[in-house]
Amino acid sequence: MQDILFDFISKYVSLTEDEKNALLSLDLFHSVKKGTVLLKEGQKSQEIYFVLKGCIRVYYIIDGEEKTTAFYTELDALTPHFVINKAPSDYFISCVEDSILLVSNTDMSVEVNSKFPKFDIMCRMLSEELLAKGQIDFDEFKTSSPEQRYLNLLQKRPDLLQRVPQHQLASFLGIKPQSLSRLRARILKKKS
Amino acid sequence: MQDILFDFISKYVSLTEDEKNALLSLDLFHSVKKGTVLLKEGQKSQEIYFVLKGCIRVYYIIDGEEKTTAFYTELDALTPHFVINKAPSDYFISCVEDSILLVSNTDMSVEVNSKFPKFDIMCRMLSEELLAKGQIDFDEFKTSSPEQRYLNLLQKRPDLLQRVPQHQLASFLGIKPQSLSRLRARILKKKS
DNA sequence: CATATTTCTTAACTTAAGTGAACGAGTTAG
DNA sequence: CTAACTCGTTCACTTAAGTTAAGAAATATG
Repeated sequence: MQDILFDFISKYVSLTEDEKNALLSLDLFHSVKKGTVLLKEGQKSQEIYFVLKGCIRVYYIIDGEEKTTAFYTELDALTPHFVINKAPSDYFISCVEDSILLVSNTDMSVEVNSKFPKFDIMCRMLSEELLAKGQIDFDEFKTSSPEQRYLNLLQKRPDLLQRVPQHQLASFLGIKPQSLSRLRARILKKKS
Repeated sequence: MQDILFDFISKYVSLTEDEKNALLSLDLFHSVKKGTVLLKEGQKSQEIYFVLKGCIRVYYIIDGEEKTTAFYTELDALTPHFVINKAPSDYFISCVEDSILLVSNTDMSVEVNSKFPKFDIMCRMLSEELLAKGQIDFDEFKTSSPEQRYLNLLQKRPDLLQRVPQHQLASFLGIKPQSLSRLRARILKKKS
């Protein structure tokens, strides 16, 4: 599990053994059971999550309805907005599957970053990369229909369709569960 | 115009006179006429834009149709993906109004950043902030209807409705120009 | 100044998503 | 084991967006 982390980091910066040990000494790895709520609306979370194994999701509760907006799976990093904008969370984070997460917090980050400037560099590279990816995803979402978005998801993250309940996928695609059901039936019909 | 830039920067880091002069010596300010295309699909742009005055927009051409996905106005920064992912652009950038832009490129950034680590820190803060904002915008987009998105835009960026043609706003809202027109008429009716 | 061209609106019609309800399959809890 | 609940699907109906076309108004161009 540590190797997965170090392999990921090595894409951005190369660490010495000392640095690796410093990281490991922080006790960052956590097992989390399916269904666990990691963050609730209104909380001021300082925690940063990195998914080593499993899946977590971000969702809002609007008019009593869950609206899922993001799934984070293997090697995805999730930084709640509080870490950046200091406002209490307006969404929830929960665990879709039994997962192994790397959980860090602002204090730790500050400490590590000041000791090892490399982490700082990596963080910058990461957030720039995520910013670009986020914009591309948003653009694709805006410029395509629900059906195209579904087919696109089928291409890019086929695993999600297996591991996540459909009603959560629906709001992720910006539609209602019934519409996703119908849309899928429509596509099957077309193929035949 | 310089003050606008320095005021913006001062929100992140404080610059010495030396640093300010170094920045100014780079000749970053450019006047750009309305309609100018700053970046075309397929190009590998190294340029980073910061809007001091005016408005620029990002759009794709899909099946011969323009699809606008973003507008950048005063104090917004636009970093094309090439700077991050090294792939040729799949979108266009053009000037909506006569504008004054700060135009930088990767070489300049590298040079400035190595001389003044402060800029590096600012870039990191900026990209983290933009990442969070981008996620919030995407979440709002996913969880709301075209009508809600229009009303939301009316609240958050009322200026855009004045300065940008409606058919560009339409795709920005994820719909067709005719639908935006109809939607506006519907809202007017409701109010009365 | 006259003529294109662009921009916005309207309308009629088609297609797809939202809504409310019902049903069965599978799961969970008492 | 049964009752309650969750999840996905289907259906009928409503609402809104896509499509095609036409025309008016504003803007740009020779």
